[in-house]
Amino acid sequence: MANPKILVVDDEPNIRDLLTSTLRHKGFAVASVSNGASTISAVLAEEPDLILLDVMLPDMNGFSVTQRLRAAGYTSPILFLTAKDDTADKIQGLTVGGDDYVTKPFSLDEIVARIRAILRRTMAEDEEAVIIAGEITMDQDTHEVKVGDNVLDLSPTEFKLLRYMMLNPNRVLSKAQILDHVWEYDFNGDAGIVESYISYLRRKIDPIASEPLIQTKRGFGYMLRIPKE
Amino acid sequence: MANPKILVVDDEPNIRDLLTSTLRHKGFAVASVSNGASTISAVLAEEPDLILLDVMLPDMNGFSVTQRLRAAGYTSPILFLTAKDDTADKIQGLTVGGDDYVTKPFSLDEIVARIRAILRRTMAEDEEAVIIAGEITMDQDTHEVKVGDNVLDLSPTEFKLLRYMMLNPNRVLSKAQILDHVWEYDFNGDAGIVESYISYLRRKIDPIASEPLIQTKRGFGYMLRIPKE
DNA sequence: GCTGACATTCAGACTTCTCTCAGGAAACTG
DNA sequence: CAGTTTCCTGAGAGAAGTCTGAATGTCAGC
Repeated sequence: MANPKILVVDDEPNIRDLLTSTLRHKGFAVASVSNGASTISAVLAEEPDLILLDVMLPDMNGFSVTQRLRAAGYTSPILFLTAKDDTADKIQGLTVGGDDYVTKPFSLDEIVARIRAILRRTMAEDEEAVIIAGEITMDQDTHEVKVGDNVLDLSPTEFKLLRYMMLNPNRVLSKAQILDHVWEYDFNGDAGIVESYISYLRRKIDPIASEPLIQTKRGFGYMLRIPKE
Repeated sequence: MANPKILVVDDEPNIRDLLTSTLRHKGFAVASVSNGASTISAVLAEEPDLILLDVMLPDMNGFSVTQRLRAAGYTSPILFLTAKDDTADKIQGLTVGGDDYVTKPFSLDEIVARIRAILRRTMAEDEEAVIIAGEITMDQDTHEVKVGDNVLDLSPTEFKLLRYMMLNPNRVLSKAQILDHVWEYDFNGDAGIVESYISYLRRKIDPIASEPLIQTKRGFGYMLRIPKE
């Protein structure tokens, strides 16, 4: 399918718009609603390929919503958004089959990656879990990252940062952009941390790569330079 | 048969929907009812290949239901759902032929595995009871697990954990995912238990295997690494 | 009831990661 | 070229994740 249809359900307008616009930008067809009642009707009308569902809604919780949807015969996967302190058992009963959940706060890239992963599995498309950018290869299933033939050992944050850059090669990314995509949306530290992590990445990549791949665009940000073949 | 037909019978909507959607997702054709009376008519109408039957129903117990079905000439297997404190003999009287029972609470993977096992036997499909992942071999019928030529002696939980990992090789599985699939649906202990069981498995597998097969992906989870041949 | 196998929790030791800070290097600006 | 801004990177404190063994609970079978 060219444009998977996604229904975003969240009552907080900020979060909802953030998700909606991000996903549209990534090539998904997005509809959004703010409560449980309209979710039911929207699902029946639109038949989305995936629902991004906040568990805490004003009118009913994600559990009842899911129940009703499943009862109505809706089988596509649901990605739940839950608070970090929701106990596991509350969520467990919810998730079945291809379902999954992400805890708030999340980073945008995390959400997109999870959605892609779920759709890749459930829609049995031959879309690949591997991202390739020049001599760098990243397998999102195994989390294996290679530069040429050398395997890179990355920490979780390093992994997410590199993924973001690999998905946007040959484009200058500002520190603010990077912060928005790689770190959780309520992270309120300073942008210096991006510099630190760029530094960590370079330290691991440069000794292996044939040339420095991460370029500094002074005053603007950083760019992963992938020579076109 | 491509899509075995399953009838889910449970009066608790949560459990019923959980089962229904999980099984649909696994490729079964599912119908569901909530009491004994409608079970009889549904079975006659639908002729399911297997019935998933809660023993405790509001209007009549599983015993009468089974009796009537068998009297009406229905011969396909029934998988009973019973509470853990139901005495074994009470249930054994019920089961005949390919029948089996599972105690509540169960894990979703357990149910699916049992259903597959029963159907494999009764429908004489050539679906395989043996899972192979690299040098590990798991026979789900005999519960025999081998690494190379060495037989592994695993506890039930170890067995289920290894099965889940073997069904998802070369993919990082988060502790939450593992908890969801391997432990019972109402288990609300902490994720530390996953670490413990990973540790047990490694202790049994590693001395035999040619290389460590269970890898830790710090911050993400665990992965069963099966080198592609 | 005793025993042994299994499941679960917990605590301690340990490793690794995250983030901040600060000094120095590098790059711009006039 | 001197001042200013921006960037780089090492050091380190604290947080988080991991592993393991020991203690406790539970259950089935003898």
